[in-house]
Amino acid sequence: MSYHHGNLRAALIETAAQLARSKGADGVVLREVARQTGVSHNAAYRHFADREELMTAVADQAMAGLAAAMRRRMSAVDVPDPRERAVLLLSEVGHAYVEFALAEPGLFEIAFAVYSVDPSAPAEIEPAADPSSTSDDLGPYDLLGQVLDDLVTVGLLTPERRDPAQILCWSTVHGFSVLHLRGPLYGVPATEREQSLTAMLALVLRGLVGDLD
Amino acid sequence: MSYHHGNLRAALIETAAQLARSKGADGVVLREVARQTGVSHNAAYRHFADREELMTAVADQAMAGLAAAMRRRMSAVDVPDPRERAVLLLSEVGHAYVEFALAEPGLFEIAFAVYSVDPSAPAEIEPAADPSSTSDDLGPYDLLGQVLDDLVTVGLLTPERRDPAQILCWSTVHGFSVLHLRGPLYGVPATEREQSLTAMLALVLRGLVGDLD
DNA sequence: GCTCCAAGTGGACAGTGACAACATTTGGTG
DNA sequence: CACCAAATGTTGTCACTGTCCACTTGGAGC
Repeated sequence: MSYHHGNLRAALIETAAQLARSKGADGVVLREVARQTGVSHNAAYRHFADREELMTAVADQAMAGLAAAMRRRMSAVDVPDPRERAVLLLSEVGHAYVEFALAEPGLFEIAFAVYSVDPSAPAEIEPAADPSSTSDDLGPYDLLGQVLDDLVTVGLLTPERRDPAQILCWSTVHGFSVLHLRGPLYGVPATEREQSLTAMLALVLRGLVGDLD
Repeated sequence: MSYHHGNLRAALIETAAQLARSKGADGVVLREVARQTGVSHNAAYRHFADREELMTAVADQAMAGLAAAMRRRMSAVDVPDPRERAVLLLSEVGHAYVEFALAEPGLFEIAFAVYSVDPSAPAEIEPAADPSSTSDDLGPYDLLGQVLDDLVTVGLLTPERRDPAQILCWSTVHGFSVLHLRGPLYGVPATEREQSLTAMLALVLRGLVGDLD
């Protein structure tokens, strides 16, 4: 383990992620990443075409982390009644999303900083349709989709409202996160923020399934 | 007008804004701004402490532009019935917000890129309480607040739901914009996006005022 | 007419992403 | 077991950036 690192690339991604957590997306500097990995600058160019490609790798990992956080809170839901369960799951998904975003602002930022850096390259999102795992490595969007499907199955959500609901839910929690992270709602204390979120999600639910059913 | 420019600062802000429109926030490079303004690099340091301060100035202008776009569409609403009018205003505000964000991605980005660049400096938002103008130079947030107040006055929105409604509305349109600008919804064509937005806002409205009243 | 000071200039420095040429290791083949 | 080619890291370099410094310019007020 002298000249050849063994598993650079993975080590670089890890260092970059750590740097992102502490200094934000702009703090991920190629030379600093190499430095902290104990390797000379330019070493990264053997594993990534350019900085952008490193960022994309970190973004993938961050997105997986977000999905994992959501799955964690979803699996903690233990309610027998299907309808009550579906509603609770939606709330948990939303809370998990915002919680992750505010707990890991750097990773959250990178996770979404990848798309459309240039007006070219639409950067397709692939559902990672690996048949090896049953329901792991599903993206955050897919997890939300599952919950909404449950709501439809259970009869609380009209089928024609399902797709708009998905856009609404995602936009809501994402916007809420961004506005608190890098927007005018920046300094809002955690307790107040939590109340806002709960109240907001209640309104969303009301829009989806109508008044308390 | 040879050595002394006359009104640099304003000229610099204008050039920076133009650069932001064409190349995004990261494209606003101090030296390039100076170059395009026909002035030597470093000239900007007589008017701005650092790059950050220039960006803030551009951000203020961008925020004003966003508010102006919203006001423009609001004033185009010409409906006598107060309730119908209030509902329509809310929809127009939302559409204007998203429309501006997607038409001027660079300015929109800068407008929100100012907050919390460092973990310090909470960057208070000031309502610009200049008593000179009646309702101009109100921020986007205040305009939304007015519309929601109208909804309460008209009896469509419960007073205790007003504040959560404001958070919800803002988060919704902001998240929608960001997800389409720099998120997984990037490549979505305009017509489809417009449909999504309309459907989403309908759900929001349903959450706020209940079923069609 | 002279002086002073704000406004603009030119040079320098450290830090960055990217490229090219060179060095070292490793694994596969004879 | 020897050897070589490809993979992996390194050193050197370039253009560019933000920011600091000392210097110059020119107009406003005495």
